[in-house]
Amino acid sequence: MSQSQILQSLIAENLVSDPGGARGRLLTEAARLFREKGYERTTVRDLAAAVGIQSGSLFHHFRTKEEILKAVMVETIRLNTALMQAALEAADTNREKLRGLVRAELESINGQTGEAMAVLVFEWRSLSAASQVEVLELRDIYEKLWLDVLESLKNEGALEADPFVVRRMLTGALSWTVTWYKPERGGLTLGGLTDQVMAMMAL
Amino acid sequence: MSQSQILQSLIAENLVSDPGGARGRLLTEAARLFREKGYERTTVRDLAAAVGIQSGSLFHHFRTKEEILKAVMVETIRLNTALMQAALEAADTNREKLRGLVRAELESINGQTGEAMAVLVFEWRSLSAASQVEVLELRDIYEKLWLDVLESLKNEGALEADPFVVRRMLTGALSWTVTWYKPERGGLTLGGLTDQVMAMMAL
Amino acid sequence: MSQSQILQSLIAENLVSDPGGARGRLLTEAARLFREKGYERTTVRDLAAAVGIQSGSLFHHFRTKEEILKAVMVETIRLNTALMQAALEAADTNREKLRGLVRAELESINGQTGEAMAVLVFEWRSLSAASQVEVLELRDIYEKLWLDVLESLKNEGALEADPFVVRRMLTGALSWTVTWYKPERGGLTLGGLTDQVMAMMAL
Amino acid sequence: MSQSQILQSLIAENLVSDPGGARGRLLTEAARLFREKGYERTTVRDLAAAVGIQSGSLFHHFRTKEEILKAVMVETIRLNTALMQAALEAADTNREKLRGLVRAELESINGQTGEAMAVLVFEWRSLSAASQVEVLELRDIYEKLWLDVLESLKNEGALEADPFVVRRMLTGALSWTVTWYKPERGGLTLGGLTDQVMAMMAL
DNA sequence: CATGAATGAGAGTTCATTCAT
DNA sequence: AATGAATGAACTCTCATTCAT
Repeated sequence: MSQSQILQSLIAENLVSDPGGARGRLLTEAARLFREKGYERTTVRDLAAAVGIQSGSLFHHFRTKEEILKAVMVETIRLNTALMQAALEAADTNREKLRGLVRAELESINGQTGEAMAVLVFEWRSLSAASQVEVLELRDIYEKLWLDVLESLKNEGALEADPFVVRRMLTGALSWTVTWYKPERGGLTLGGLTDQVMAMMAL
Repeated sequence: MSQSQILQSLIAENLVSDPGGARGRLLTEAARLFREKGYERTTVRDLAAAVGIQSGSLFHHFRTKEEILKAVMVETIRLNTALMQAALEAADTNREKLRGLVRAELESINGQTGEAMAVLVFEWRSLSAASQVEVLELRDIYEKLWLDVLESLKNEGALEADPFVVRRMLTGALSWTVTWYKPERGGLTLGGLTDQVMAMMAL
Repeated sequence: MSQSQILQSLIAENLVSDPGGARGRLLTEAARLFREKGYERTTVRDLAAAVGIQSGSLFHHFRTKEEILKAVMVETIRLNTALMQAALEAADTNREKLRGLVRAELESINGQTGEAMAVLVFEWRSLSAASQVEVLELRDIYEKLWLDVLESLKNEGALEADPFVVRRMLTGALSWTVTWYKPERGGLTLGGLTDQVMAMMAL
Repeated sequence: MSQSQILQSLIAENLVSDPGGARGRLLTEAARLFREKGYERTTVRDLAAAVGIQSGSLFHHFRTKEEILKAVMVETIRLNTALMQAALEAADTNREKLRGLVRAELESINGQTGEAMAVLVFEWRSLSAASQVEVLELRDIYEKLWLDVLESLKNEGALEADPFVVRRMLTGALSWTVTWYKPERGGLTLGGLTDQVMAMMAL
């Protein structure tokens, strides 16, 4: 399944909003603004202006500004879980599975549709405690995909370090790329970046 | 030189503030609050209360709130540059030098005095463009220490990936530890964590 | 004529809305909400929800929120004028007529259908000046019923104080019962309450 | 003790604010506005403008708008309790004591300084449940003064009705005067009004 | 130096009202 | 009639900053 096919089926199941609809457009713009300026520095007037409505109209769709942040995170994690699963299915060996996950996460963070993943990582603190609990349940599923592959690699002897620690390090390393990786400058493609990550781990 | 000797000499040179003095106490508390709640969510009243003065009095020491953030960052980077240099001097091989840098940076981020390093990394966006330029000059010196070691390792054949990319990945991975590493829980010490990082890189 | 017969004939004359119809149901709910939370604190969404429609649909029945308040007041005063007239007709002496008015007004204010009377008294300030003029004309008729009886009592020597002042005092005293009189608690019935009022006036 | 002496001693004890000070001026203006337009219709900008400051500055003195309402009520009830006590002390017989209370409450409600008493009565619903509990404790003391006198009159045989009910009726009747009594129009003075109330009760 | 009252711009949110469907 | 998305003005409240004392 292609990336857009995955998106279509999630939309059909009402798990993520159609990016063409009013709600979806808002969440896309919100993700962009939250990543660009941070959640705190983004005002509801910014959000409204980005989709061409008045600030009061926002509250027709979301009860609070924080609910928008939560929606961005929930939909992002749903989409990315599906993307990671697709990446896993497309690979045969555990090494290839890890490469697939790294590549997919790099695409999520740096791709044109994927600013939301950076929001999930870097705006976590702005989410209320109550919402964090909700989103954490979804994150656990997502993280499990990674841990299974890393544990298999460890069992194969291809990985020496602790899978849990490795995943945390990769989370930091991969999401941090959003602050410095610019595909247009220099010749480093996302594929090349993926190779670098694997090489760094001697895999 | 011990960590505290390094601090003393930097204080003597007026490069960092004495943590016992008024300015130093404020910067310490500011670093703690900025890391805990984020720069935006920390009010100048919070800052003032943390050192037992009124908010208006803050402005006798710093012209703006942002100047406090900048001062935290500048002093942090000065201190950490010195700490990294000391780590390098204490090591013989390049592999040991890298281990020393990793260990020192983990200590900076997770140690009791080191919350400021996390601020440097995660509150960068809150710094004005003008201040970013200033701080970047200091960061370049700091980063050069890492790149030199990584390049030597690459030349030795111990490292396959690009030193520049590896450093960026390490920045993300190591600073991200602040969000999950808790020394008290579980047996993982900072030394153990350093070992894990080296093992992950097969070094 | 019974209370419900009076209501029926007013409905037939189009002077008050049928409580079973759409308009009547809305006015009943509006009266309840206005009394419970006050006019200002009651939103048009509250009003709409109370009758099971959307807020936008309200404006097919009333042009403004204030028009709803005015309608509540106008219909209330029409109904209560008729109720007072019936009370007067059922009594022989002036003393009995006064008791009948007191009893009827207490029922209006505290009875199950009568929350609107409290709205008339306590939300007066929320009515626009223009509407106040309109409603005042109806109130004058209503008040005249009271003043006639009180003046007769004065002429009989049963009342020492000024009828106008007495009526104002009674307005305050009787409508204030809505804030404290609870028929279920304690043994005080509306009849008993009426007796207390008459006793207080040594009548 | 004169009315102003009572006020002075309450100010000295920090039980009510000095009407000349910043806080006292605000509370005076707040009482006036709350009575005139109602609590809901009075904006914090109205309040600020009335004392010549910006709306933001209000929050230096009070944390919320509701806290202003509560302060108005608390100080009012403290002042009025003292005024009623003085009225009681100045009278010999129970009949004179009741007259004194009626006169004092009428003065409170209609006098130039006394708009706050009307606020206490008519804006009660706008007070949060938590604040209501606090203020109610003070009100109980106040009401006890009335009940003691009314019970004595009942025991003397001068009053037939139930003291509790009579007090509630008087609360409504006396506070309602704020809506219609205008000392300048017509010859009815506060003393005359007091006489009317006593006459109405055949006392 | 420190205070604390004051500022004023702007924040998130509410809500009566409109209007295309 | 009814819907529900949208409006836009107004709301309470926040907060970095100023300044007379």
